[in-house]
Amino acid sequence: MGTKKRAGPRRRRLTAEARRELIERAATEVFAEHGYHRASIDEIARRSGVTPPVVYDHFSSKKDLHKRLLERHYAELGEIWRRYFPGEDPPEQRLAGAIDAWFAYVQNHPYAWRMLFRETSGEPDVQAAHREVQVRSRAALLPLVAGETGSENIAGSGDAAGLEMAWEVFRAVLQGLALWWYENQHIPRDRMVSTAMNALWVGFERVRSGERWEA
Amino acid sequence: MGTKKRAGPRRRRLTAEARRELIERAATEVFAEHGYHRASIDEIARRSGVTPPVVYDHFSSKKDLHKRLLERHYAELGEIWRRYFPGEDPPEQRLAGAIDAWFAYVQNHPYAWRMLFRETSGEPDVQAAHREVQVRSRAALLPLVAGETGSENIAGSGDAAGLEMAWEVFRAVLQGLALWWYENQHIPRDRMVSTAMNALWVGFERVRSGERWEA
DNA sequence: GGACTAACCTAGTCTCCGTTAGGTTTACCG
DNA sequence: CGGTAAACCTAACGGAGACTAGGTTAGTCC
Repeated sequence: MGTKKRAGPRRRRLTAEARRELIERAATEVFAEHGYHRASIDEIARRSGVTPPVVYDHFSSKKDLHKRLLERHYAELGEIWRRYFPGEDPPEQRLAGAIDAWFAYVQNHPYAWRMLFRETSGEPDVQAAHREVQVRSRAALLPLVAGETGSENIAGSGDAAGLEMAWEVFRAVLQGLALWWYENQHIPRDRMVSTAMNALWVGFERVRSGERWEA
Repeated sequence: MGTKKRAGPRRRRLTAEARRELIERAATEVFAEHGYHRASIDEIARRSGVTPPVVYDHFSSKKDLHKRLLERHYAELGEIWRRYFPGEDPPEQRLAGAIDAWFAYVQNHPYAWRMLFRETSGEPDVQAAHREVQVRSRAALLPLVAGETGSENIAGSGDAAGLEMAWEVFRAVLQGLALWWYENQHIPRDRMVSTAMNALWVGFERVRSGERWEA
């Protein structure tokens, strides 16, 4: 009853690129907040200022959208390490610097990293994409941080499995602390960095110098 | 066309208790494999040898079923620590013993622990249940392992936040290694224990003795 | 200022899945 | 044996949400 077509919402018409960026931002939020399954195209569209079909003008499916975001944000995180870890300073300082930059990213991109870490979706395709991108990051970053940090020794001699396990410890600690920090945002960043360094560097250094735990 | 009612599948009729146990086992598997959302009542029922409505004779909803399993399996894991950690031996040995028992559980219950660790479902109720039960475990176990292991020092002096962070490192490392181990089952358990001990004990001990990382 | 492209919309379809209503059969107990 | 409780079934509902068909309007370019 009343006005037939459109109550005149005066939609702003954007370029495809600009709208696409809005959709990606909104989708990152929604995926981070609700996880893959509960993230609805409807909500993503609403937060982008459009209706659902518009999303499909830019992405062929929900999975496709998700996958693109995964790759985008993993690349950003990888970039952090590539930019802040290499250098001439002693490894201890470079590691601390990289970890600080990493926590800074976590602080400034409250959605991007949560979308990557908070979920292991049951959707086979999504899980596969997740894994693939994780393996790629590991392959790219492992040679960067191993060797110099002594992380190759934590899990036995430097065989492939040992390296992967050391990487896993690294990853788990940083990811775990980041998730905890999100729930405890009053903690200053430098304390997070100290904690990570105490767990990862001080301990590893001792192991690195040859000490092992023996049954 | 043909036989009207039932091609005679000869269903075995069980007691409510026995059927309930079958359903819980099957549900644990399915939740572990697919995560909460993709776990369908249909599949759970099929693996329990019944049809979907029977599940509702035992559990009021999918959420209810999931919640019961969460509590059951968290209790089992907590029991491990309560049984294997306390004692008269030096803390180093007791910690190693408990970690070994923990990995043994992981090895022998390939579904239960994955159901707990592999997921952070978007479903608000489920997430809330997850969190509640995690907080309860932490409250129960933290006083058990803190203090003796020196874990209170990794994250600064023994304030509440520091304790929680140390706990988080513990949890993250054990959980991360368990998930990695699941994908690399050829690694013997004692090597997993050594790795965990090298990461958690050797390093912590040094921090415990007063050493800290300083910017 | 007319025409054309493409950004955007309305209105639906279709499938999956949790859940329920209500009947049927098995086991057990007297 | 019968009667009864409860274990189990068939059949269907209802809602949610991914995705699509096809039209409408806003910018843009001669």
